[in-house]
Amino acid sequence: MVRGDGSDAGGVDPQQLWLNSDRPRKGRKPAFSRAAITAAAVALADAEGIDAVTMRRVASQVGAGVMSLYSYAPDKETLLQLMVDHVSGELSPPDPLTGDWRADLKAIAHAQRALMLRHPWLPTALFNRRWSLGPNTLAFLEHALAALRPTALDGGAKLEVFSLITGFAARLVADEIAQAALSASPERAAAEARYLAAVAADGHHPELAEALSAPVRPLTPDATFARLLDRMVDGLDAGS
Amino acid sequence: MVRGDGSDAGGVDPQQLWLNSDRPRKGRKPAFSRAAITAAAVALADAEGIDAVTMRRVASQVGAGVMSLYSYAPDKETLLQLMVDHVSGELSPPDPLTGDWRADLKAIAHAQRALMLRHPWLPTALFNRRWSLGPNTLAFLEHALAALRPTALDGGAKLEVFSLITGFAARLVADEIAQAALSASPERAAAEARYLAAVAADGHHPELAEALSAPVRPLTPDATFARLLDRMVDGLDAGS
DNA sequence: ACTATTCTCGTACGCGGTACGGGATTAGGG
DNA sequence: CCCTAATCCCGTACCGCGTACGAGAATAGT
Repeated sequence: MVRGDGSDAGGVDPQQLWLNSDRPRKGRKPAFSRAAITAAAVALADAEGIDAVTMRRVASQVGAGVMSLYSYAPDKETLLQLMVDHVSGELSPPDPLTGDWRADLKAIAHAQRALMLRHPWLPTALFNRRWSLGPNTLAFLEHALAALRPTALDGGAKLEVFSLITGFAARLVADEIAQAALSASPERAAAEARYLAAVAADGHHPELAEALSAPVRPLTPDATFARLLDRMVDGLDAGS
Repeated sequence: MVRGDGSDAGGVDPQQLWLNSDRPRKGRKPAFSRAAITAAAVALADAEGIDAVTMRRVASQVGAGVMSLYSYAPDKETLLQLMVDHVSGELSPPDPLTGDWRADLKAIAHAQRALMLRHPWLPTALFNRRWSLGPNTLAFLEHALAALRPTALDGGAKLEVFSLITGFAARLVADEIAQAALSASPERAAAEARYLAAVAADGHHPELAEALSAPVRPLTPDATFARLLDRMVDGLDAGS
């Protein structure tokens, strides 16, 4: 299991994983397909959350035996990587570039946000595992690099900016989803509010008390995202 | 299990979790302590990665029976939240504020980065679960809010900035750790390089090819972090 | 001493990923 | 046209996980 903290050394050879589409000449014909299995896993994650994606449930969803999945992906971690690349296909074709790299970068971030809202498990999945750079991910990365062409950034810096934007979108969407989940459960929201009120009243957290005493702003998540994204991209602009 | 994508509605009442330190008057004396159990879990995660933190291994580490842990934390998810708050205690006392909120914010981010490098499982843990705002986390949040006092930001915006900075640090450190893990395994690094070279040579990814053709920059992760942090904080400055 | 309360922890259950290996299906070579 | 090698299908089984249950031990108030 890959743990995202880099403490693993395992993994699958990317070439083996992404560049091997030539059919073997002998042997039984496959009854399923990698794409169908991946799509089933994505549908399951969308409908019931990422924890619902178990080898058994995916298999039953596609009508296969559990162990048959291992003919298409060497392990579950790989299946998760396939899922990420699969949904990244929804980012193609991207909006055409305008030549204004700030605007283009913001459009990229908004597209990523929309994707993550459609697939709420995506922010977590992106953060946990090492990027696997499948074909769809690579196509979007290529697009992002093209958007950054007008800048004076070198190759490495462009990659960093892309990682930063993706991470930014993932974080904001994760907050957004958590907030929505809290709002959907009045009981939990009330418990949280009670706790924070108790902390604010203990006298040791004056700044927090003040921050919480302000009226709740009526801002939509969209507006918050757009505002912070503007600040962030403007900041990237300030330098080289 | 909390999944970070907000699809859970469960969880523990924060007041119950953090504000209940009064001892019961009757009954057997506890043989262990929440702090000792949490510390053992942290040590395990530091040494062998977050996946090594299982109830059985933590219990054997503290010399307890497995089920005894459940007298101190209602479930594993809660134990992970305790771990996060535990290591956040290392952020206290923070550097005194200078009054220059940009510099103070950067110092906060650097402290968080150092903490995450000491506990490589922390970025993932922070991203996955909903913030639990234990006492140590709250103390640092209070500090961050104080740092932002010179700004004109309202309470909600200050909280957003803190979340953003924390997320930024987590993302950068996660990349940093992944990069280090890759470098530590020449075999995997070579496989990755071969794959990217093959992609760059296919003619469909000219921007990527160019980005990769540039010489590897000799920048340290520290410099990269500092540079991007500067850009980011400057960007926050640009607005209100 | 009795009793209520609290803590300890052995046992057990259900579920997870996946190693193993035998049977089924296919394509090429004689 | 069979034979052989390759490939895929998948039932069974193993081990490890989180944790529900409940019996026994320790403690404090009566």
